[in-house]
Amino acid sequence: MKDVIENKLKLRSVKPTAMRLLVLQALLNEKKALSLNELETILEHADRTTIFRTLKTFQEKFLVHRVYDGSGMVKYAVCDDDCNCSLQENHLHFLCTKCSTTYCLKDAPIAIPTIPKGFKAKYANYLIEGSCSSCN
Amino acid sequence: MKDVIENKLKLRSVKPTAMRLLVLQALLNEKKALSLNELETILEHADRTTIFRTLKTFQEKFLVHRVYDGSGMVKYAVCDDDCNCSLQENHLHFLCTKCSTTYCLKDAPIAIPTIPKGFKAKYANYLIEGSCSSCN
DNA sequence: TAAGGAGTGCAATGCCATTGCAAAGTTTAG
DNA sequence: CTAAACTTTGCAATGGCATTGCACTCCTTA
Ligand SMILES: [Mn+2]
Ligand SMILES: [Mn+2]
Ligand SMILES: [Zn+2]
Ligand SMILES: [Zn+2]
Repeated sequence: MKDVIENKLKLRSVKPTAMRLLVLQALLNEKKALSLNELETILEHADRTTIFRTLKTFQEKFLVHRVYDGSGMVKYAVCDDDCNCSLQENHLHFLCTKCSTTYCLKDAPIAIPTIPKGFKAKYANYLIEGSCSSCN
Repeated sequence: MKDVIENKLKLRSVKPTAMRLLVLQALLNEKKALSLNELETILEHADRTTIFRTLKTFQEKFLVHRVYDGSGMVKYAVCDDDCNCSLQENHLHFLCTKCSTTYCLKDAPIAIPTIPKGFKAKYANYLIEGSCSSCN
C-alpha cells in the first residue's frame, strides 16, 4: 500500500514527505471527498496549515481535485493517475444530506449542455444532492 | 416596474417592505446572480444583515434560489414566477472567470445522470466555468 | 560542511455567513 | 383610538473556515 502511494507521488513529481504520504493515504482510504476539517480529525497530530498546503501542492500537480458541494467547506478527492482535470474528465459528485458524505461518481460521465454563442467552457462542476444508499 | 416587483412579492405572500422591493429590484435589474457583497454595494445605504435576512425570506418563498459557483460567496438569482425549485427546475449556471459574472442559463435544462442504485436525487447544481461572450 | 531551498508548525489575519438583541414599525384585539 | 403582539430592521458580536507571515527544521547539493 505504501508503495502505491509513493508511486502516485512519484508519477506527479511530488516529493514523498511524511505528511504527504499521510494525507494521500487518508484520502485513498476513505474513498470519498474529504474536507480540511475531516482530514484534520483523521490525522490527529497533523497541523491544519500543513494539510492545507499539502492539498494545495496536490491540486497543482493534479493529484487531487476540489469538490464544491455547497456545504460551505471545500472537499478534496484523489484524481485518477492519468487525470488532467480537463473539462472532459470532470465528473459527477453526489452529496448525501443525511450523512454528509460526498461521493465522486467517476462512472457517471456528465454531459456538457449547449451553452450560448460566444461562451467557452473550461471546467464543469456537477453536483447532485440527495440521500445515499447507506442512508436510504 | 414597481408593479411588477410588488406583484412578484404578492404572488409569494411576502409583504412588500421598502427593503424587499429594493433587493428584488436590484436582482431583477442585474439579470445575473448576485452575492451579498455585490448587493450591499448596489444598495449603498442598506444594511448587510437586512439584505441577508431578506434573501433568506426570499429563498423560503421560492422568490430566489442560491447559486454555488465556487467563488467562495453564495450568489442569489430570481426564480421564475411558477418556480418551486424542484429537481426538474434546477438549471445550468455559468461562471465567467474573467468578469466573475454568474449567469442563470434557464434555457439549458440539465440532464440528470444515472446515479448508483439506492441513491436518491433531490437537488441538482450544475456549474460551468469559462469565459462569457462579453469577455471573449 | 556550509549555504540554499523546501517543508513544517504556530500564530495571526481576513472574509464571509450567521446570530443576539434592542429599537422602530406594523398589525390586531379590545 | 390605544395597547399589546408581532414583524422588520440596524448595529454589534460571533463563528467557521481559508489563507498568510514568519521563524524553525530538515534536506539537498556544491
Ligand atoms: Mn471527484
Ligand atoms: Mn439560476
Ligand atoms: Zn448518506
Ligand atoms: Zn465575462
